[in-house]
Amino acid sequence: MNKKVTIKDVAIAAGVSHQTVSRVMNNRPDVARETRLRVLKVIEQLNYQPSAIARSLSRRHSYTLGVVTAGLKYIGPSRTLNGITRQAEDLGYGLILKELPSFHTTSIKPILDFLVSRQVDGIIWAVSEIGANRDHLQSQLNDLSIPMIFLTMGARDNMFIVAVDNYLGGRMATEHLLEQGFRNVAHISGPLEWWEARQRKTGWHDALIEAGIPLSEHHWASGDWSSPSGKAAMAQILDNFPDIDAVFIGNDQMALGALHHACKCGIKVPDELAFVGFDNLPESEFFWPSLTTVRQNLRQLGNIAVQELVRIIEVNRQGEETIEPKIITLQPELIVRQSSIKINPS
Amino acid sequence: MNKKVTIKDVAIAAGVSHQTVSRVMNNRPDVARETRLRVLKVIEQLNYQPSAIARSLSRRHSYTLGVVTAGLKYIGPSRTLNGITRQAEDLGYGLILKELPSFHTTSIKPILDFLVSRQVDGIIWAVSEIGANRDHLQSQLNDLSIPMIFLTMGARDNMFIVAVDNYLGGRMATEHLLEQGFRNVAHISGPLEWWEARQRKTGWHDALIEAGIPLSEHHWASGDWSSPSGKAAMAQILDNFPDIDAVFIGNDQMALGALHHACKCGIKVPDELAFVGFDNLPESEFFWPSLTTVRQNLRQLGNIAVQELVRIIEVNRQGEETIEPKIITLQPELIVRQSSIKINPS
DNA sequence: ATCGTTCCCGATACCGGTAACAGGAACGTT
DNA sequence: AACGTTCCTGTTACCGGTATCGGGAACGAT
Repeated sequence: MNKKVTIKDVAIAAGVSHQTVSRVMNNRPDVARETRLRVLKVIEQLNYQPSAIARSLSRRHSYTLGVVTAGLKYIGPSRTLNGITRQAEDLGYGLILKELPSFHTTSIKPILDFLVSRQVDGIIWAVSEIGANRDHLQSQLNDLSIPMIFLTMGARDNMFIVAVDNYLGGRMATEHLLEQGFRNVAHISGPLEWWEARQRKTGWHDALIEAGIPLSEHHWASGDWSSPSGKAAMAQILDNFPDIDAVFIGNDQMALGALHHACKCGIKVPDELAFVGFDNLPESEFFWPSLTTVRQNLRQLGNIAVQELVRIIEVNRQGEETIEPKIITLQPELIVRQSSIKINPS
Repeated sequence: MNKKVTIKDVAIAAGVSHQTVSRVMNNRPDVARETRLRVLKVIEQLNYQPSAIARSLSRRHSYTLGVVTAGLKYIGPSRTLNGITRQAEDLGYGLILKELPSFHTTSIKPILDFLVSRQVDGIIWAVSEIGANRDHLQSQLNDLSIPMIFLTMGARDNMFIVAVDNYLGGRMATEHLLEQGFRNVAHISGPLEWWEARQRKTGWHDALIEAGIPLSEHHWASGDWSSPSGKAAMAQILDNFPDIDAVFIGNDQMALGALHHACKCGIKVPDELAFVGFDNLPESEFFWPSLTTVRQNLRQLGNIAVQELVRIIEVNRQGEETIEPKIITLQPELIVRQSSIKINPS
């Protein structure tokens, strides 16, 4: 019963052609002041809202971005998405959201086709680099006519990338422990197919090597990011590495599991065993003891991705100049809390 | 350089009219077997992908849902969104995502206009009911020509609603504590402008009343869902309610803050003070002690919202029959862990 | 008076699909 | 032979906007 008001309805009601209404809607200068006012009044009265769909079809762009994410139930992806939605809103762009069924999904083409068929002006690939999930992508990439920007992955040619420096994060965490006087610093990593897990582990590794501290395979174990896996990894390391006095853990959730285990074993934290995590969960400040961790500003990551993508889109739209692919790296930040502060320096 | 392939390109290449191509794309029966195969081959060769935009314009629907959310950085909204994306994917619907700048946003109209102008077939309002943010909505609702479904709010006429029974959750938590032999059960609520906070508190209240336990204003305090606020509320209650032996807390984050405080005060959990939280954060199993909590299946909430909405859409599309607005209520689930198990029953 | 500008505005074609109609070919029926 | 069906296909008109072109009116300049 409530038919949508179209541009023609407005045109008729205002006694002008629909083209003139279009001109008014787009703030074109070539409309007489009086006519413009009349049309605006009718638009107001009829509560006319132009169809973005029709516009997208007719213009060559839709002012919409495609966002591909995965694992939304985890804090990282949803924080990133939060940053993306905010910035897109600010810049006047809409978002079409796709969530991959799993982190390892390799059937990328249907997703890209879906987004392209909806005329998105650009795509943000907000899925971490895991295993070979980037290779499948790159092969599809060539015949993509719209810009695409990638989050959280290592450097690669001809790609726009925005990522937090996870390697640096790993170094910061480890160096902090060394500065506190701990020597036997173990590591619990995430799954090593994850780029982030590898980076953090390498940061830990290099920091120790530079400090001249010998390392062995017994000094680390890997988990799957979850608390139970952190607990298991902690148990394993305690068995193999009796001299351990500190541990840098790939994320806060695993750190929590590890803390839990230490607590159960009656190990005093941080006196006997110091902890540093990664991610800065809102909860980690209230772990017992409160957890030192590395904060990555994922909202900012999302913000910057949108800013860059929109910049590329709008430059492309202007003229012939193209923007060179580049990598933007964000710095993480160490947040020192009780779990890593040596109370009685030896 | 890489012009999109259109239906006409396919038509010319296959030597048929574009209408025939359209028929093939839509699996219409009235195409000769041989012609169909020829067209399909050309489609394959040219990698033709129909424009969803043009389709939406021409058909009356877009196979796209609008999702309005808020507070994506929190676990609840992102879990819900997770359920929504999954189910939408399964049913072949796309999603346009809008995040409100704050939970209290009252300027609803631009959001609705935005979604309607993009021809969404329906809208999921995945924002909790807070303060008066529903009233503003309802006034806009009348002249909305597409179906809309609401999450997490109290019963109201003429609205499709899907919500977890938060009142029941509050009762379950409290009754569990009573069964364990605790009598002096306090409560820390979320902000009472939140429907969920009120429901949980009322559940607590009613369970105690029914058990014949007297209540006073000193037996509860409210926080803002955050851990620091939980800590502060815990301190306040401990001051005012010395006999306290258990506490039901409106969410796990506040429970963590409260636990932290209790731990600091040297209070033994659960012997001297038992805890029950709400939400079942993945971390809560690894709190110290592990936290008894009420689980709400928010992914399922999202799933059901999409299922219902799509059902409404497709029935509307069929014919004249309309679906009566209704409320779907999901049951929460109590997860018992150590923080509420009385070790030495008195 | 003629011409060139500038200012407005409308007619028309188009974006890339779908819907509705019409019509030709092949076939069976009377 | 004439007719009705069925099957298949193309033509045309939309969906709701924008881009392009062209032209009338008003004005100043020559």
